[in-house]
Amino acid sequence: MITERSASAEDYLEAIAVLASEGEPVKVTGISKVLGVKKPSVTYALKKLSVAGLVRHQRYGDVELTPKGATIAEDVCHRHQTILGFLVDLLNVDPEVAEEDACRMEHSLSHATLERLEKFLEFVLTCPRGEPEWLKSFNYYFEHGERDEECLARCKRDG
Amino acid sequence: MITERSASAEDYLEAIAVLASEGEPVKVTGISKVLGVKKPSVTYALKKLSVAGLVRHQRYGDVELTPKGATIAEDVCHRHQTILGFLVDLLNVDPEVAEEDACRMEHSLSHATLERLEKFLEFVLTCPRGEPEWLKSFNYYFEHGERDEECLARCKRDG
DNA sequence: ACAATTTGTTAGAGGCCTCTAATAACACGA
DNA sequence: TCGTGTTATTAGAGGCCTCTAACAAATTGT
Repeated sequence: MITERSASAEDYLEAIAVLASEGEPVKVTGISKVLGVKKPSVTYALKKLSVAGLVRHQRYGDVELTPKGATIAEDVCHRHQTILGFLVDLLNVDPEVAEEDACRMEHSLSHATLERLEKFLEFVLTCPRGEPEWLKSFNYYFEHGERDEECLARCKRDG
Repeated sequence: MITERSASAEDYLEAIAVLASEGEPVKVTGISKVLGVKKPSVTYALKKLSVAGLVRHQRYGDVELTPKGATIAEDVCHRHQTILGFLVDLLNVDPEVAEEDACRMEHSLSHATLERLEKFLEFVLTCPRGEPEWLKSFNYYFEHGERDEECLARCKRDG
């Protein structure tokens, strides 16, 4: 794992970052709860992350990210947020489902794709005049299986 | 693995489906090549899939999907294609990168999200008058970091 | 029909990650 | 400071998946 970034390792780093951002010292129990794994699993993971230089942790001590670990954690969080945003704000997926999906997908997105996705989100959602009309039309389309009037009108005009 | 659908299991089923669709009998070597794993790994996987009732295979014989296995394979292929379409046709990600990403993401998408994604793709790409203008504008935005004239004009009109 | 090649299998090891059970260190109130 | 409860660690096992090495079956060409 020296430089390897397994899904599991990324999960731990992300969890530690999230916990750290809450101000309190990060402890094994906290990580265990966030990730839904037993404490010995956390200990095991911390040892590996520690050897890999991504985390600072000694017996019975608090957990800290090294700069290197923090960089990776940020990256993972960023992926997570981007995907979540896409799912919730654009696809209108149920937030709980989206959260779960984001947790899994955050590990399987190339840099290139992430960049594109991010820009896409930005492009759509920061339209100078607010959320574009066609996004509402999409939701109508999803619900009803056909386009609404607005959409058809736009198509005729712009197509 | 009785009913478990690990990423690995899905990969094998998908590979078998793809190979089967080429007409030739599916053999261990073929699967091995497609997935980039050694042959003993394939044998091991086939045994498990066989026990799970997803594949029919006996010593030194050809490989076939059971109806149950075929259903899962189709599902996985469908995910793959949907994600690939999204990445290539909408985000305009490089096809090779998109292919790799699709291979990884196909295992981590909930049904609900897949459905939404699929509809979204359909909504955008089957616009009655062809590919919407704003898709071109997105690519411009990605390249140049700002919106083109067309886009701004549309925003003013529709926003 | 048989040697050579290809193809597939077994055996065994190893990495990753998780778990339970048992133990050890710590922290705090009486 | 001692006992109790909490928190963390070790030890050991097990599942998943891959690999290499060695062997066995099947296929092919002569």
